[in-house]
Amino acid sequence: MVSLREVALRAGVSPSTASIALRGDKRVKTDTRERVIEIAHALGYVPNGSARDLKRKSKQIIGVLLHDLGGPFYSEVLRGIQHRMHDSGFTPIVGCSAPGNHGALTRLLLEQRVDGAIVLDPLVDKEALIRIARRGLPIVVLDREISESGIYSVMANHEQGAYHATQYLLEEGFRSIAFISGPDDSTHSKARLAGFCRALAQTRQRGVCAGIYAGNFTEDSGCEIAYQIMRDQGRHRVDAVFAANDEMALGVMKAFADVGVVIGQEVAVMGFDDILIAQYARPALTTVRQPMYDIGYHAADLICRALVQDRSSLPTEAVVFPMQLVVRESTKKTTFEGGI
Amino acid sequence: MVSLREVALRAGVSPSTASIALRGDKRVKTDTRERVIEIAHALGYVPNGSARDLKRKSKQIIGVLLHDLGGPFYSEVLRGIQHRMHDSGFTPIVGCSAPGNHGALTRLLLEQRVDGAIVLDPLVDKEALIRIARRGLPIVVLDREISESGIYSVMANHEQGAYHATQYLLEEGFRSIAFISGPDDSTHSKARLAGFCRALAQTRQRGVCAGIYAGNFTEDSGCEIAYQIMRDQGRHRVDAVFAANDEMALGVMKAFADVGVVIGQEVAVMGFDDILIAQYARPALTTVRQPMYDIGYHAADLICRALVQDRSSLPTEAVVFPMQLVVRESTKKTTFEGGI
DNA sequence: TAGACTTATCGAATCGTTTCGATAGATTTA
DNA sequence: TAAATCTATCGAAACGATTCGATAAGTCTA
Repeated sequence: MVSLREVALRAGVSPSTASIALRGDKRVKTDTRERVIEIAHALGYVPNGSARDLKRKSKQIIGVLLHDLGGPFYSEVLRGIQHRMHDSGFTPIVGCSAPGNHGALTRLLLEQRVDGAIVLDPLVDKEALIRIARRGLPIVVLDREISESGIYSVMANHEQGAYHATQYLLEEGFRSIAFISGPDDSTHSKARLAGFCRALAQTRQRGVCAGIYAGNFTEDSGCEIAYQIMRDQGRHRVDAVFAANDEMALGVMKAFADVGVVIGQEVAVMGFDDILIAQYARPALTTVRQPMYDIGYHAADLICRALVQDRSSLPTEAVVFPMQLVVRESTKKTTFEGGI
Repeated sequence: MVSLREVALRAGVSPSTASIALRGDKRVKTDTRERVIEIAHALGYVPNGSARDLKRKSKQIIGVLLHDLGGPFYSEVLRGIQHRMHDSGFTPIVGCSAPGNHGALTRLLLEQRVDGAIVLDPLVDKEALIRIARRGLPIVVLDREISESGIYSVMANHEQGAYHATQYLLEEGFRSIAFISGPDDSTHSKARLAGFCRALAQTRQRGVCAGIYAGNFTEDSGCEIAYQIMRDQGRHRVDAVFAANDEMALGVMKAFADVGVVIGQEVAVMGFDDILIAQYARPALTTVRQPMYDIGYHAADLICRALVQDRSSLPTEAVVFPMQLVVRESTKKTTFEGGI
C-alpha cells in the first residue's frame, strides 16, 4: 500500500512537505506542490485513515446506530441525516446494534472511530451511552430521552399525536372510543394514552370513553382485545377503536372483519406509527406518523453543531417534533368496497 | 481519554506489559495481569481503534456499501451477513453510497478502515472497485459481475427465475403470454427475457408468445404497455402478462383493473423482484424473489474466507443462487374477491 | 556454583500522518 | 553590509497500541 513516505520519496521532498503540499497549502512552492500532487495521483495514494485519525482530533465520521435495517423508518431517518451532513464534510456510517451485537457500538463509539453518534435503538443500554458521553463523545438519541450533558434527544410528540388523532375521531362524529394501550413499561404507550385522555377530557360529550384495554403491541393482542370489546359492550356500543400501535390496529381490523363488521362504516379503527403495511391494508389504516426525515435531519444538525460550534448553544431539553395524522379509509364513513 | 499508558502507569508496569496483560496473555504473572485488567476496567479503558488498526494488519471490520436503506432487501441481506459474521469476530459496518456520496466509499474502502467490503449498489463505479481490489482489499459484489482477481460475485439466477416463472404460467394453462422487458442496458432484464424465451422454446404449444414489449421498469410504462397490449390484440387474446419487474407488473394490474378486466381470472400478471408492495397489492402479485438472506450470508462467508483462509480456495466464477417463485393471487384462476 | 533455562518485565522501534519549531537561503530594510 | 524578514523545506516529536529483542531476576542441571 502506497504511503505518504513513498510519495515524498519520489517527489524528492520530505513527508512533512508532501503532507502539506497535498492539502494545497500555499507554504509549498507552486511547482513542488503540483509535482507532489501529481505523483500522489499517479501512485493512487490515499491517506491512511487510521493514521490520520490517530494524529488528528477529528475523524469527520458520525456513527449511526440502528437496531436493524428493516422498514421505511430508518431509511427516512438516514435520508434526513445524509442531507444535513452532505455539505458539512461529515460522513455517516451505520452500525447495526442487532441481536446481542455489541460489536458495532464497541467498534464505532468506544474505540473512538467516530466524532459523534446518532442512536436509534431503544435497546442500547442507557448507562453505556452515558458512560460514552462522559468520555466526551456527543450523542443524539432518537425517540427516547436521556438527561445527561452531551446527550441530546430528538423525538416525536406522541402525546400530541394521540391527542390530535383523538380530536379528529371526535370531530368525525365518533362518540364512543376504546383505547388499546401497549405494555406497561412503554413510555410511548403511556404518552399516547395521555394524549387520548387529554382530548377526551376536553370534550363536553358524555360517554366517549368506551374503555381502556391493555394490549402488548402485537397483532394478536389487538385481535383478542377486539373480541373482548365486542363481548363487553355489544358490537354497536363502540364507535371507534384507537390502538396504541399499527400492529394492534391491524389485529383489531382483522377481528372485526372476521365477524362481518364493516370498518369505517360501523366502527372506525385508528393506529399509531404508520408502518408500511398500514397503507396497503384493506381498508387502508388511518394512523399517526413520526416525521422521520425531519428527526434525522435535526439529529444530524445537532451533532454537527455540537462538533463545530460551542455546545452551550444547544438545547438541554429534548427537541420534540409534532406527529402527523395520516387519514386513510379505516376512519371514513363512506362505504368501503373491496377490490382494487 | 484514558490511554494504555495511563493504565500501565497506575498499575506500575510498562505499556507493553499492560498491552499483553489485557489480552490475558500467560506471559504476564497472574496477579500482575489481574491488577492491570482491574485497573483498566475501573478506568473504563477501551483501546483506541485507530491506533490499533494502524499497528495491526487487520481491523476486524467489513464495510457494507448499500445504495440506500429502503426496502426489505437490504435488511435481509444484512441479516445474512450478520449471522455469518456473528461468531467470526468481524463486525459489519454499513456505508451509504447514496446520491453523489463519495464519502462512504472513500472513508471505508480507500482510507483502509475495513478489511474487506461487500458492495450492493449497481451505481458504484466498476473501475473504482477494481482499483481498490488491486490494492489488496477483498471485495464481494452482489447482483453484478466483475471479473477481477480479488473481486467475488454473488448473485441470483435471473434467467432461471424467469424460466421457472414462465414454466409455471404454462403449467397453469396460460397459453398466450406477453413479456414486458426493462431498459435495453439492463443485464437483469436481458437475463429475464432469456429465461422467458427458453421456457417458451421448450414447449410444444403454438402461439404462446403474445409479443415482447419494451418497458423501462416504471409503473407508468407497465400501465401504458398494458393498454397497448389490449389495443394490439384485443383483450381476450392475451392470457398472461409477465413483466420484468414488479413496478411494471403493478402498472399492468392497474390498467387492467381500470378497464374492468379481472386479474387472475381473465388475465394473469407475473412480476419480478418481490418488492414489499407486491404482497399487499390487490390481488397480491405473483412474482419471483431473490434469496437475499442467502446471498448476504454467502457474501459474508466469501469475505471471511478471503481474509482467513487461502484465497485460492475461493470461486473465480460468480456464485449463483436460484430464485424463488412466489405464487400469489394475480396468477390464480380462482375468482378473486375484494375485501380484507 | 558456574552455566543453561525459565519467567516476568521492559525499552525501543514501528505503523502513517500531522504538526511544530528549526534552518538554511533569498530578499528586503536601515 | 549587518540586521531583520520572508520563503521553502526539513527533522523530530507526537498520536496510542503492538511487537520484538533485550534484560534482569529466579530455577534448575551437572
